[in-house]
This record gives sequence, structure tokens and C-alpha cells, in this order.
Amino acid sequence: MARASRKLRVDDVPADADSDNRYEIVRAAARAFMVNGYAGTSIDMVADELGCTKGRIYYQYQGKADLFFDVQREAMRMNIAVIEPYVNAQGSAYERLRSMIEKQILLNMAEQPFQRVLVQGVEMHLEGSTTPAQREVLNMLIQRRDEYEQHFVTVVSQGVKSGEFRAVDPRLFVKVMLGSIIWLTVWYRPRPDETQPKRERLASEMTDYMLQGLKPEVAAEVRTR
Amino acid sequence: MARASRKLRVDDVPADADSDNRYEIVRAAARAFMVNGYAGTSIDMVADELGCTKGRIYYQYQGKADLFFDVQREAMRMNIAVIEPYVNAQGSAYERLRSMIEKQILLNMAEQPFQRVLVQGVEMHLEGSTTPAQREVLNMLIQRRDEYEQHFVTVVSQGVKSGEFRAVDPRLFVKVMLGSIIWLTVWYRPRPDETQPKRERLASEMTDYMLQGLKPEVAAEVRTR
DNA sequence: GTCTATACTAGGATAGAC
DNA sequence: GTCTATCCTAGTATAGAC
Repeated sequence: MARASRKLRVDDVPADADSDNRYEIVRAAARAFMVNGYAGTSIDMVADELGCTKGRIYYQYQGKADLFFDVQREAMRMNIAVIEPYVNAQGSAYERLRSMIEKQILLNMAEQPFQRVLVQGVEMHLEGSTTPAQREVLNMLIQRRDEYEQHFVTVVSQGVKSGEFRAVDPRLFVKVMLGSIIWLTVWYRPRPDETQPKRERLASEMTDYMLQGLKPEVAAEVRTR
Repeated sequence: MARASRKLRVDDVPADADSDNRYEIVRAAARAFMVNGYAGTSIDMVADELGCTKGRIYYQYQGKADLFFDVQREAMRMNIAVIEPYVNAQGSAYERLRSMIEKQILLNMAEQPFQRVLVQGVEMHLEGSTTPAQREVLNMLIQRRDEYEQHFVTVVSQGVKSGEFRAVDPRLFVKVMLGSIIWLTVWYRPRPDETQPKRERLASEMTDYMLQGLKPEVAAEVRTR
């Protein structure tokens, strides 16, 4: 009787801390879930993606929901890891915010499957069909998502308070900004020949569009022809 | 033998042009799909939402996919109907673009289910499991989506060319903008006590954040503290 | 036109071989 | 630890009553 499945992790330890084996599964799952969504993805599909049978997956995970949660947990971990260093770093609010956005955009380009599954999770409720252990992970995810968003709000607020930015509502401004970043995962198709500098230019230009509006001077209305 | 199911419409006639009955079904389907996604929604759920049994639904629609497509067709029709009047209207590019965005935001607030299902459709492929008739609708949807996006690109381009806006890449700028608008459907929760003016203020403020960056004057860099 | 009852299949999950 | 074989529920779709 093969019944070893590890417990679902609640902390933010990288998925590959347990084993490369498990990490291979999560990555395959991310790709499969991205294409067909949670309900539309069968465990067999994930196994196919990996080139094995579902026996291997059920040995490592208790079920589909656990696997889905682990993809999200890993995605959230990546996101926080990439922006957190800048929140309390040296430099102006503008510079820090700019770095956070650019890094997040580049991460979204590089890890599209994880990022898109993360969004699926946000939109999903998974109803009452969750075990207590799963609920715990779900709560952790929600908490981390708030934490993540709060990092942006913090930096924007600092810029507004110091007069570096114009007087926007930081929470609303961040929603607007995050929408642009997240939507990228839907329309952006990584081309294999695309160089890193090219990606960076795209990220930089997008960031410009998002941050131009924070400039304080203005007063002058947009010319109406 | 109950086998009357109408053919799937390909044009942009409102769903309720056929009958209120059919329209009632599409609206219920939109709500159900929004919550659980395409694969996660059973026809029984849609029937429950409507307070009937699946017999009624299968009488009007050939199957789940057809129903899903019809929700998307209706959503896309709403979107184009709401922005199209402004594209070639009188007024500056700024005024027209601003109206398009505000109207779209208000529509997203009012018709959340349709809008969120539309996004699901964009992200979905539905694999090869589509009939020729369904493919036709799918192609029409893709075409209309491009058309929709192109309307925004057109107005932004006009503004750039005339010097009314600064020199952004219109296509990229529109992607950034649309992300913010679409993401609204995920985080915004309509409160029953919320007044229309309140919604309009929110829409107006969001639009400000998106369009501030189009102003041409500038030249002055953001102060770095 | 909408209902209830039923067929059929996909897919989550487990058992036991290797 | 991974595979194959199997169980069983959930859900699409249809038939036929009303």
C-alpha cells in the first residue's frame, strides 16, 4: 500500500527544498493547469506532461487540490522573493517602486505557468470541498497575497507622503498597476529567440507607462487639441 | 423527442433578440461560469441558478460549450457597444479615450459575470473538442476581440500623431491600460448600497491614473527626493 | 417547453504488483 | 518509488413522460 504523501507545506519554503522529484511535479502541474484550468486538468494530463503515470503523483500528493495549492504556494513565494528586497532598500520611492515592477514583469515572463495559475487561484473559491489542512494553506495564501500587495502600497504611500509623487490613493493606484502586470501573463508570448535585453526594454517601457502618472509637477491640463 | 436547440449565433445580435427565455439562461450561465469556471460548472449548476432542471437548457442549447460561447458572444457585444460610439465621435483624443475607459469600467462593474467569463474564454483553448460550428463562433470572437482592442489603439495613435499625447507605443500602452480595466472585475465587489455617483467617481479616478502618463509636457524628471 | 429517469464516460482516487 | 488495474462518483447528454 503506497501511502506516503507528504503533508501540504504551509510555510514559504521553496517547493524544491523537499526534493527535486516533487519540484518536477509542481512545474509540470503548473504548465498543465495553465492550459486547462483547475477543473479542466486531469491528473493523467499532469502525468503525461511529466512522462509518467499518475502513480508517481499520488505518491507525492494527496490529491489534485493539494497539487494545485502547491503550485500557487510556489508562485507566491517567487513573487514575494522578487519584490521584497526593494521595499526597505536605499533610494527614492520612485526607484524602489520601479525596480519592484520591472522585476515582477520579468518574473511573469519567465514563469508564466506559475503566474497564470496563481491568478486562477485568486479567482477561484474551491467551495466547501476543502479539508482543514487545505483551508490552512488557503488562508496562508490569502495572507501572503495581501502582504505582497501591501508592499507596493507601502512604497507608493511613502512617495505620496514625501511629496515625491502626486496625491493618489495608494491602494487604488496599486490595483490599477497590478492589473497591468498580471494581464501581461495573458497576452505575452515568450519567443524562443528573444534576448534578455529585449525583455528588459519591454519591461522598462511598460513600467514607464504605469509610473508616468505619479509625477507631481503638472497642474497644466492635457491640451485638448 | 425534444430536439429543437437553435443553432449557435455567429453575428452580434443581442442574445435576447431570440427570446427572453434564452437570455435568462445566458445570464444564469454567466453567473455560474464566473464562480466555477468552464470545466468546473455543471449544467445542473446553471439550472439550479435558474431554478429549473437541465431539460430546459438542453432544449435551448446543444451543450455546455455552446452555452459558454454564447455568454462570451454577449459579453463581447456589450463591450463593443459601449466603446464604439466614441471612437469616431467629436472631441479630442483624450476626451474620447477617457469616455471609452470610463464606460468600460462602469460596464465591468455592472456586468461582472459576463466580463469575467469573457476573460476565462481568452485564456482558454478548449482544445480540439470543438465542432466546425463552434470553431466559427470562436473565430468570430477572436476577430471581435481584436477589433475591440484596435478601437483603443486607433484613438491613442491619433493622440500621439497629433502631439496631443506623448510618444508612447500605442499597442503596448493599450495592453497596459486594458490590464487595469480587466483586473477590476477580479477585485471589485459591488456593494448593494453603493450609489451610481460613487461608482462613477471610482471609474473617473482609475481613468486618471491610467491617462496621466499620456500628458506630453513633462521633460522634468521625477524628483528623486 | 420543461420535467424525470437513465445511459454512458471521464476522471479522481486507491490497491497491490514490481 | 512508480506502475497497472480497478472502483466509484460526478456530470454530459438523451429519451420519453407530461
